Amino acid sequence: MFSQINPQLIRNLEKLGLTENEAKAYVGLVCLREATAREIHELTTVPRAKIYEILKVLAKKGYLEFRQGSPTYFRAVDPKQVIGKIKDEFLNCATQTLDQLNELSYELPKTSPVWCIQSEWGIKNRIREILDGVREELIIFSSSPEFLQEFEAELKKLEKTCRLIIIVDELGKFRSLPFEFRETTEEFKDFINNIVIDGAQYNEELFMIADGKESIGVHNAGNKREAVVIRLPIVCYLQKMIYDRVLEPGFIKKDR
Amino acid sequence: MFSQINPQLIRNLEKLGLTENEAKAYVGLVCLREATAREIHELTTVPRAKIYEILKVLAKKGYLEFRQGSPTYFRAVDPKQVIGKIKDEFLNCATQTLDQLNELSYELPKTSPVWCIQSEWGIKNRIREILDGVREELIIFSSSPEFLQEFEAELKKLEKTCRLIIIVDELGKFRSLPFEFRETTEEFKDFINNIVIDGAQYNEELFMIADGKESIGVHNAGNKREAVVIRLPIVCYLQKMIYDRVLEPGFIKKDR
DNA sequence: AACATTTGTTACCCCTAAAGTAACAATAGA
DNA sequence: TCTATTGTTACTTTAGGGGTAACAAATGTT
Repeated sequence: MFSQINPQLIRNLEKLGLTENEAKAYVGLVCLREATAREIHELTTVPRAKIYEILKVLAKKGYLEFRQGSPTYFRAVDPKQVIGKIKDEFLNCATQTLDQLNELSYELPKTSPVWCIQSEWGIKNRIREILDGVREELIIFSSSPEFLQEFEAELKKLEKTCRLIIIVDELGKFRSLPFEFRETTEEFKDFINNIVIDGAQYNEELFMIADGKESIGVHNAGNKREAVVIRLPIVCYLQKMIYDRVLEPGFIKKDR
Repeated sequence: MFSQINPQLIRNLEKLGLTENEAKAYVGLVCLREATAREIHELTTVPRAKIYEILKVLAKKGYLEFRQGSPTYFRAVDPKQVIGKIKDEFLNCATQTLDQLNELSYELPKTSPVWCIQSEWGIKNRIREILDGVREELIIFSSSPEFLQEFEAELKKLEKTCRLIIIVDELGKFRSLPFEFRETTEEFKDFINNIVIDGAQYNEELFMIADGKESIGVHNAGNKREAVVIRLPIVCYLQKMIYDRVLEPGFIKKDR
């Protein structure tokens, strides 16, 4: 019977700060509306010897009410109230933490010119940051439509305020996207698809140069995705030169 | 040097889901802007042998970026981004959890007529719920202005739509509150201030009867606060009778 | 009144995550 | 070549949470 209960729900409650048993007991009590410790124990597989202490803790936290007696009866406080309280407390904690962190770092100068990013979220975050900063020109090379799709809205905006050059390896893959694409030379396509470092295939999925002074490259190596940000104008300039070559012999295909 | 750093900040970050060492490392890195593993270790007291693994985890989570080499350099991602991400993930989890809980309990009928509440938050929550439900008459006895202050706004609203009777033990204590008070008889005052059960002093701080059918009493016993909610109309009726007596001989003092 | 059942409590063990420690390999600089 | 630093590995310790067994207190039954 309890086996039907979503174990995901238990895990969610754990993420919200309850222990596994607390979560089970609270969920059980929400199901039963009103119950004795034993009934909760039977429904939830929380050991009977543990259930009393756990219910006490939940009552202290305000997640349930009780009616003393033998047996004592319990009822759950409305989930809306409970989750609302947890949410409020967490948000307070988060804003306070942010304030404290900001006191430590008035601004974060991005001192060094080269950085690697490993998390998916971090990569997208940084791409967005770069897109926000573009003033005149943005050159993009891409071999996977995924990223362009993700940032379609931002790119559409940029299209109006600056030069936007998007180079792809195969026009076909990008047909569904509403941009003007240029295609690389065959030579470059072969090159980019066959980079092997230390026996592992390197897959350059995205490469952007913003205003000729900041670049980000996202590649896939051995199942792991990683991004490299470079802020050295010289390096970016060289990279830009190479990418300009890619387009030789000055040949432009439009896809629509 | 690091001793100046707010340990509260570390605890906050722990509440947001980091381990102690992760929190220390991230805070250290925010302070240093850009640093090697050793520098972070020296600033934060995180063992040097542990710092590498921890920084790896933080990078995976997207909270920092790195520049490989010997030594490898690290920099913190802007706290605004990091806290923002944590917050978003938490809120998603919270709303999902609430949905799942609501599926279990379409509505929570408050079946039983008597419940105890132990948490401060739970008590206030329930008082608010009762205040929301009052239609015609609300009788309040209070010996501590704290609660009336807390719910001043709600009570002011109720004053317009229903009969509101507030009885207090000493008019003086409540002088600053903008309500019309009635005072109890001396006899009742003595009685209420000297309730002893099992050797412990019982202190009735607040008592409310809503529409003669639901009551909540908040009392303090041995440093712990507790509330009892009763929904039996008969019991409430009896309680109301007693409280009516309290006002005998029909004598009403107005405080302004 | 004697017995059995249920309620509530206590004391223990186990496991795991995370913190701390010590010693070693790999690398870089002198 | 030698030394200092970087980075890694294996181990110990600790604390919190989970599980089990056994007992006292209360309740119910014959």
